[in-house]
Amino acid sequence: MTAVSVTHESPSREKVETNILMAAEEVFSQYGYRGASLQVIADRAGLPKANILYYMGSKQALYVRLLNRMMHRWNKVLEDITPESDPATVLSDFIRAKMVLGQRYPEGSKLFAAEILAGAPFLSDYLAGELREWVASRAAIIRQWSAQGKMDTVDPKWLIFLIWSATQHYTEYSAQVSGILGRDALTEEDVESISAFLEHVILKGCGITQASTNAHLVEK
Amino acid sequence: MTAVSVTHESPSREKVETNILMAAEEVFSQYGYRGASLQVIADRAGLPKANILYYMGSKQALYVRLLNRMMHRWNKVLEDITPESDPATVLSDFIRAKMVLGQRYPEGSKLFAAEILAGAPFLSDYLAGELREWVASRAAIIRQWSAQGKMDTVDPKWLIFLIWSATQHYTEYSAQVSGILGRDALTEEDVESISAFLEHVILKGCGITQASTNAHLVEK
DNA sequence: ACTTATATTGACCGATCGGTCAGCACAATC
DNA sequence: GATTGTGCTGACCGATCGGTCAATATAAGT
Repeated sequence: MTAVSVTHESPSREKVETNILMAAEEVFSQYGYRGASLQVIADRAGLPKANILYYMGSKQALYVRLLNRMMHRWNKVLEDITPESDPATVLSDFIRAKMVLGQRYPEGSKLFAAEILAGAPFLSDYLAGELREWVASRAAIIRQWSAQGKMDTVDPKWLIFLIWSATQHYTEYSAQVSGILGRDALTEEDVESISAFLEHVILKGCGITQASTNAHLVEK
Repeated sequence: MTAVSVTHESPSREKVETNILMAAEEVFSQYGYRGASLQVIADRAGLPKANILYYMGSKQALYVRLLNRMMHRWNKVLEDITPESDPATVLSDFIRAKMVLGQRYPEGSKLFAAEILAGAPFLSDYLAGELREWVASRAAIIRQWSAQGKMDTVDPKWLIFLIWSATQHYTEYSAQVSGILGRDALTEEDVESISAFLEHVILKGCGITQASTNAHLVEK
């Protein structure tokens, strides 16, 4: 029974798997679930196609595994944001966390975007469940801030969507952004400049006096 | 020679073509270029597959035709925005025009998004050419406004991208938005509420005193 | 009525799709 | 050294891919 013997996961297996996952994330993020082919993934991973199936079981299993991995990264960022403090720090943290997330995992973010574009066939439960609750709880906090006069009265959902979209844009539309900027990729200075801009506009636009406390995130 | 005889486009042909284009736009927008199949398009159009090829020539020709159609719609909206007036009206018009565009042509917008996600293989020239110029010319105007003290000094490109992304979000991420809102689609009230919110936050965030002139766009 | 151009489509092509499987390589166990 | 279990992969499967083509139907021109 293999269920009993631990066989403590040969170290090579993990390497092979992450190799496959990396290749698959690139391909799926570009072409979506249906547009991606196992052959292309295999080629990019430098393995025969049958090997992909051997490790991942099926195209769908590989895809949902990638989706889950990305959602965990995403959740980790979300739970790091403590809603205790003032609006300025919370929103500022949220903006910068999402910018970093997109820069750190560009393929994963695009994968997510392609899934949503296709109508979220694999994520509809997550969207209507976990994520919806997260939005609702955050919306309640924002509403409190408005009631306390800490910020303008705005629809919290639109605000959350605004931050989401404005940050997401630079990873999903990287082809458009670099096409227009005439640059291959965003530099670190770009990212910092964009983050500061979004911080400025969104906080000020919501009537939040920007606290100097967000300096704790800026390096120099 | 058919080149000489005009044969003034039989009326049925036009109907068939728009029927195919509609079906194709739906399928391409969901699955992207590679993920879409002519068979699915044909089924949705209620025609045999060979008929699609007869009218459109090839999958690629059909796809680029859809892209061009969407870009023309898009350009029409852009050129309607006259940069003569004050920042408040121009930005407000831009926000609302983009919201309307996304609501009017949701499939076309998603098609565009899928193309960019895939790395813009068919649109790289357009992005680095026409669109880049458009952004540059608008950026120059915004920079003037800043110099004249009409608004805060912000990077105009980030501002344009912000408006772009914030509006686009509600069409491309409609699956996510409706999943979170628990509604099938946005109502007219939603769209008006979102537009007003974006107007409020972005104008205020850029230090623009919101002119009452934007009332000309609000019906009641 | 006869010709001619166009519209329509079933049948088919080679290529590729996701997935299966038998068989080989290789190390560990007995 | 024979046995066993796992890693690995070439060969193959039916289905579907984009695209071609011959045949037929329909309409237009003469």
